[in-house]
Amino acid sequence: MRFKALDLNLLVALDVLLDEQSVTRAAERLNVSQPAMSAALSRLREYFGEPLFVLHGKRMIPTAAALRMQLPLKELLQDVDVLVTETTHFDPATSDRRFRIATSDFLLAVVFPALAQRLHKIAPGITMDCIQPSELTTQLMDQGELDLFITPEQQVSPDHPAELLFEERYVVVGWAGNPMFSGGKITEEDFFRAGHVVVEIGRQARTSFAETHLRTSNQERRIEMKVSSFLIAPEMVVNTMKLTVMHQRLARLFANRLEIAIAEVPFDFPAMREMIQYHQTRVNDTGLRWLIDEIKQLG
Amino acid sequence: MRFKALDLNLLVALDVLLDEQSVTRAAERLNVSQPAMSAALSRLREYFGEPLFVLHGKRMIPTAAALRMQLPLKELLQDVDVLVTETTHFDPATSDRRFRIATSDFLLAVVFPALAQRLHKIAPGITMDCIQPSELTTQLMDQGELDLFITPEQQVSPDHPAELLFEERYVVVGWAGNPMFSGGKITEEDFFRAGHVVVEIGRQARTSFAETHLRTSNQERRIEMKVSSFLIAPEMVVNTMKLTVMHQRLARLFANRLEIAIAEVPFDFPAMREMIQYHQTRVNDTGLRWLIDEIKQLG
DNA sequence: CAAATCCAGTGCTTTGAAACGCATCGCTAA
DNA sequence: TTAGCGATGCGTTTCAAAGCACTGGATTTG
Repeated sequence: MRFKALDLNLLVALDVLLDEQSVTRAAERLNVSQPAMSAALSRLREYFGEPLFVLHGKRMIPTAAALRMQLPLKELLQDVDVLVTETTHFDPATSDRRFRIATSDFLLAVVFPALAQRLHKIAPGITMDCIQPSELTTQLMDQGELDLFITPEQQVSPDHPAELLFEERYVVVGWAGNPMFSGGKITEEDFFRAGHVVVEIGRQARTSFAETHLRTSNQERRIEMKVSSFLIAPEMVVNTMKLTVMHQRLARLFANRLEIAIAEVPFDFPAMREMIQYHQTRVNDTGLRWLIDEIKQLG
Repeated sequence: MRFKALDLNLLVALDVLLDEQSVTRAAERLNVSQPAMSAALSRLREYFGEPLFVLHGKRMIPTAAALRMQLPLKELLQDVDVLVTETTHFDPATSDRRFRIATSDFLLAVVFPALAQRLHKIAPGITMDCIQPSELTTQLMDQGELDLFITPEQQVSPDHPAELLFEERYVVVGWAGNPMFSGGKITEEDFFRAGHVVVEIGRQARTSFAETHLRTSNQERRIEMKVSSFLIAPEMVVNTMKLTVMHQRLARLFANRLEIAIAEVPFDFPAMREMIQYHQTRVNDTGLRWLIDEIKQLG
């Protein structure tokens, strides 16, 4: 029952070895002991009649033959993944699948609590790994290391399918005691006179959708504070005269907890289109489809 | 050390099951007992949460999900094959590889005995499966079921690399007692007056290179006999006035055994270009390269 | 209609590959 | 020198998978 006398499972060992270039770390990643991993490597060596890795100082240097396999092997395992997850019958109630999702803390705050609650009921076995989007996200997506990428339309990768999750309007948020908000709305003049709190994520100064848009407008604002999370910004305006522009849903969420006032943006401001994106090869992944639809229902 | 909790070796079982649509036959093909195969199937079922095959009378009917996997799975295993044989270090002295070769009995007779002899010395573990070329050969090649296809230039598949093995001239062969050959050569007039033995292989009347060429010439011959093997034709001319056009090397081989005379074709006749062809994905297969070079040396 | 066949699935036992823990050795780099 | 890492040895353990014998359903045959 072997394929050409090769235990195909050894290929996953080889893949991880090529990634880690270390027997010990590969062993850790696969949850086996170091000797077990070493044995797997020696089986691979025997099969291929090739050292595959040579010890050089503390590093395991892959041989040319091993390196040649790296990419095709990754693709191969990716293909297996696709083949297998596509046909695996997905039953939310019993599945113990782990989804890896890249999403902003804005979404984490406004839709994921409800999602978690719902999944707890209808899919208790399912777990989610949420990571912050960064410059590497698209790369992760390409490698199939990511199941879902939820992001404003501007950031979607052109190589993968994307669907509209929802449209989100922006509002101006300030302290409830700020006289600017006395009429229930604020003026454009007030807006640009006030100090602002803006959100910038990551070292690369990935500005949020709202920021990007505001900067392209010709008016100048005084940015008094930059924070790295959408969830912090509203905290910063309380008891000050500062303003911040944020997602309407998030503002409403905080309205219950903080002494904040909400007003419409006093000039034309586009809505943000939040997209949900998945790997191109996962079109037929029923489990993923299910999750997307769940998220959409809550979006 | 598993890939997503799946024993990858089960995929080969699934592949064979899809091919055979029978647990028993699949078991035979993989040299395991029928219950072992049945157990493998049930493991697959459990993993996919899918029946995969349903028993209907005596047949195992694959479900839609199983059918969807058939092709991708085949391709996948083909990829594994390529990946693995490319990097497997090939040592003729110890290799026990089996090569599958499609070639005419002409070549079998003139180069393979010497090849077999040589391999016996330098590569005792290697075995060769030689099959007759037919309409299905190209298909076999496409599916990667064939390592080498040796054939006249006219029959090579455009989809795969082909290299020139040798050029082969044709000669006229007749009985040694045939007066036509008295001068060491025969005349064009004699040639067309005589009765001929021609070779046609397969039911589809796949004519040999020489036949195809002769037919396009405007002169008529009297075909007194058709045989299905290049090796039989010379036998048929002995003690008769019949002629046959055949490969020079083969004629020389038979000259030692039969009472035959050899003469040049008494008119312009092109040489045949014998090509050796292998699957496009096997360009880097060192073992195959080695065998090709061995054959070329003897060609 | 009964008998014979065929074939997938099941229960039980056996086995063997591989993992583990632990120790050790040899090597290299800091 | 010390620390880190890979390979190796050894006895133990484990558990998946194989084999064998059998069941039961369905089809074909006499």
